[in-house]
Amino acid sequence: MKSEHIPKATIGRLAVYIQVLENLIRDGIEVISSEKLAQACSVNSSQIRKDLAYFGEFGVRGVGYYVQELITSIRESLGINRVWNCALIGVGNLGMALLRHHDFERRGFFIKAAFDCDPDKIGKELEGMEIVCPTHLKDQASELGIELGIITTPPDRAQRAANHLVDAGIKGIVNFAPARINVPPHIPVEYVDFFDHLYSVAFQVTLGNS
Amino acid sequence: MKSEHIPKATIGRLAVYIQVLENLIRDGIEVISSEKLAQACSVNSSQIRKDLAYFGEFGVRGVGYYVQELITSIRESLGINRVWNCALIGVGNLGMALLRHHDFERRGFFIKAAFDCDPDKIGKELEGMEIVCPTHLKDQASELGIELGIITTPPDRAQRAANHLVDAGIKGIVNFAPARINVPPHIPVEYVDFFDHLYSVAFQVTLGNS
DNA sequence: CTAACCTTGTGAATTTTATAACAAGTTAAA
DNA sequence: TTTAACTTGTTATAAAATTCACAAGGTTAG
Repeated sequence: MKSEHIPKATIGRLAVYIQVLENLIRDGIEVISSEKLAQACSVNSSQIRKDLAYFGEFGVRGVGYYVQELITSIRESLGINRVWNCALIGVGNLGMALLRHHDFERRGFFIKAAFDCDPDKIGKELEGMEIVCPTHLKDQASELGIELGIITTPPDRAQRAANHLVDAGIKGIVNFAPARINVPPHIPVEYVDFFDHLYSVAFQVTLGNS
Repeated sequence: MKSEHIPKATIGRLAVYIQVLENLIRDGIEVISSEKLAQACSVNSSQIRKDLAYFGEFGVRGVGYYVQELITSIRESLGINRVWNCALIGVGNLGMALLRHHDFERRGFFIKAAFDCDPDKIGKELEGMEIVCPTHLKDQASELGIELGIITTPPDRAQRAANHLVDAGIKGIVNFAPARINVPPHIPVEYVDFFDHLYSVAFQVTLGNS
């Protein structure tokens, strides 16, 4: 198959496949069929084959998929087989937690600069990084090769943060602030709010009780 | 309309609507049409009306929706117009960050107990809570009225944590660990991994560049 | 009271996504 | 070498979600 439009749901599932495949590696499993992988991911095996078909042919008929190879192929397909430098705006509770969360590096996302407009925070050091005023974003972005922006401001500051990022020529944004933002259409934005998942579980539990 | 099966995507959007509506309240806007709300949420207005129709009739024809009323209606529909008591298992980096993240209470989710099997951590106090061995989960869950479990262990401990939660009669699970878990089918599980969103942005940026 | 105008709620049409089914390729054993 | 047993990649089918289009209900101005 290859290329054409790729459903966002497919991207989400590819992330799941990677997760499960990495755990298989840890268990020493080297080859897996789409059927087995499907069970481990709680999806349909056709789904997996179709998701992968968007990007190429990664399996061997009669055999299955070589786990390590497949991980590499999926990572290449997603464009995460390389380093992405990020800037974080909003060093509050959540921003601080993310800066301390060292999984970012492990997954190839390096937070190279932290910004906040609070004068009390500017100049302070955190995780080996100086907190800087967002007016300097543009300079630092090009200097440090920053491509992605992470917004962790309060909701009423999210748009201003987005404007700074766009102005600095950032290519994509992950917005943890509980507010929608407007940016030019060529800049992808993803919204993260893990309370969505709490709501969903609460809803399902409520439904089950009624 | 009312009831029948409700798409998971609808639940996700309802969470978005609440977010946008709450920001409208802050701006003093009291009434809004599905068309205006749709623009603010970047969705189709029919989508909004249909999503809401699953749960009832909340608008006034010729007028629109009363913002505050609509928020209340959606919260009731989702079952989040009340307090949910939670237990957290795995007091590592991420678990600690969540315990410190006071938005949980603001949104009606109270983490009433924290568990970890590391002897070095057991007995220590954190955010006014004593870290306890997971073997005591069952007792504490019933005692404290805990209904939801939050897993923040390393991936290889996630299943064991899930087993403890199921054994304790928990009704739903939010799993932050990067591993799939198996639980009885009547217990809803939601997986949270904000790297999914980073992957998605990275992918879209990569796609745009090619 | 009437007419012109809005906006919701919803059935029908469309588009998208997921599943099933199978031909084609691979391995292993006889 | 042939056959039986697997498993992928892909086409065809089915299901689901989204968008359209409009009747029904409601509001405002004259």
